[in-house]
Amino acid sequence: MEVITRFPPSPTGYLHIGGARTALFSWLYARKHGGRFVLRIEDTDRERSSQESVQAILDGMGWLGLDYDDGPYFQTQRMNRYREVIDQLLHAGQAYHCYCTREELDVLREAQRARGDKPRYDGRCRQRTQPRDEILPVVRFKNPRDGNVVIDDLVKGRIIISNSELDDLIIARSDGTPTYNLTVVVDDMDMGITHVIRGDDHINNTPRQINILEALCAERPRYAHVPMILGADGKRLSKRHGAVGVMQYRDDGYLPQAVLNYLVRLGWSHGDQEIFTRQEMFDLFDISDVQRGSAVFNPEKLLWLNYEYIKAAKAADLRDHARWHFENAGINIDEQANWKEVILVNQQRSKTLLELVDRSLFFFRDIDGYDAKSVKKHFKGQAGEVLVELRAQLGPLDPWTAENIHRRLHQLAERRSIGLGKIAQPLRIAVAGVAVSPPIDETLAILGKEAVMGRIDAAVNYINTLP
RNA sequence: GCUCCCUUCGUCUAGCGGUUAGGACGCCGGCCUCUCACGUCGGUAACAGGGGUUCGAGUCCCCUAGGGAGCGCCA
Repeated sequence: MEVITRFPPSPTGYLHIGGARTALFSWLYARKHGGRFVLRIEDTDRERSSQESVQAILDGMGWLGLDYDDGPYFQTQRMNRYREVIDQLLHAGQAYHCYCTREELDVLREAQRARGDKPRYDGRCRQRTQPRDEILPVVRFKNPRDGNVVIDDLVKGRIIISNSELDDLIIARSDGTPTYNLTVVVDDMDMGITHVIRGDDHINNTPRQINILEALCAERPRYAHVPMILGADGKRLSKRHGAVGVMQYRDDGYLPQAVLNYLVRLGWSHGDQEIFTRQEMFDLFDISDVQRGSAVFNPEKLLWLNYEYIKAAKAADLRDHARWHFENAGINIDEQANWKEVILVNQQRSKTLLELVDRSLFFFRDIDGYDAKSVKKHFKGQAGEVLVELRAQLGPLDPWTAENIHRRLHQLAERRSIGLGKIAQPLRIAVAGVAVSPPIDETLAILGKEAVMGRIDAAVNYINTLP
């Protein structure tokens, strides 16, 4: 049997970290089993759905590389089909019109709550034979009154819910449009979904959906309810916990593979392994190994993973991922002759692409001033003299290599009987503008002699203006 | 309130009846050092509580507590 999984977001916002994880699990499960992954847009809530959100979700999935084999389907385009199924249930006597008003239902619910009961519809319209004038009816599914629904959930294990806990849910609104629990069932059935992998907030819906499925004589899929992702405060992850939109991580300089890796390890593990290639995810992931309890989202670990991926990346890949970040900083990375050296020397010290760009900037363009604190600390004492002498030493240097530069720096330190820091730091500020850069010899080598000479001159001039 | 789900270091987790309860992130400290980093060595820290079952329980069962979700003409 071919495995078919699906991801059914409703387009009411961007792709959320939590949604991305269930999408990832569904996608992995399909890929692992050589099956298909279906994307279905649940846009029946016209009020809150938008085309921008559809695009945002597509963008998020695209960035993460979660490719789908089928779809995207749109529920709004399947209205006739839902109508057909509703009519079928009606004709078979498995659904009925309900003329209760919202007010009546409110009263019922209130009374039930007051009694300490779970609010649920009492089925009073099941027997009704005459329509009520002036009232457009909804359609309710005739849920079985006795027995249990048994779910053998792939992550939670066996779950048993008594039908007496359920009620006759609305499957069509008074305007005729279908509701969620109906559309999901029809879609999953029509699309041949074999494995429903979704958040465990849907567990309560599952028995209802199974009952509808059975009324339709459809085969039921396997279910896997994965736990929610929580914020640091233990509450369901939401906007107030910070960045929860997948694309925000792209903007913040994260690599998609790092985000994917973080997400797959959240609630799932394979022994002590932390880093998983895409192929390893396919090979090793198993939905039944997913943790039963919810997991807290930990941005620090994601950052660490991002760093690991940046360190291990090929320079050219880093350049491609960072290209638009460089553009945002006003740099066209493709025009930089020394782009590769710059990336190589900075990638091991950058936790994000943003940091990589930031650390690379002074290699690609002139510095626009000196960091005040650094100046105060290092542009003092003999700094000016040292730079002048250094310039004289480096001027004739040939070839201009890190090794040669290194040698000259040490010779100078020895001659003046000062620590290397007394030379490296002023020099670093002279060429980088700040007291932070890769090793000074490599920095100079990559920068090139001409730029270094110019920046030392500028620094010397600047120091001379100091009081 | 009712129903369902969940519970190992701060966090992600390993563990599938016998372990000094392991790894990772973070944090702290040593080493390295021209800055920032890297690296490396070490440290900190957990079986929610209580009953059973068993020679033996983090592992199996029950109860309690705590947390989460659902109870819409939202999805």
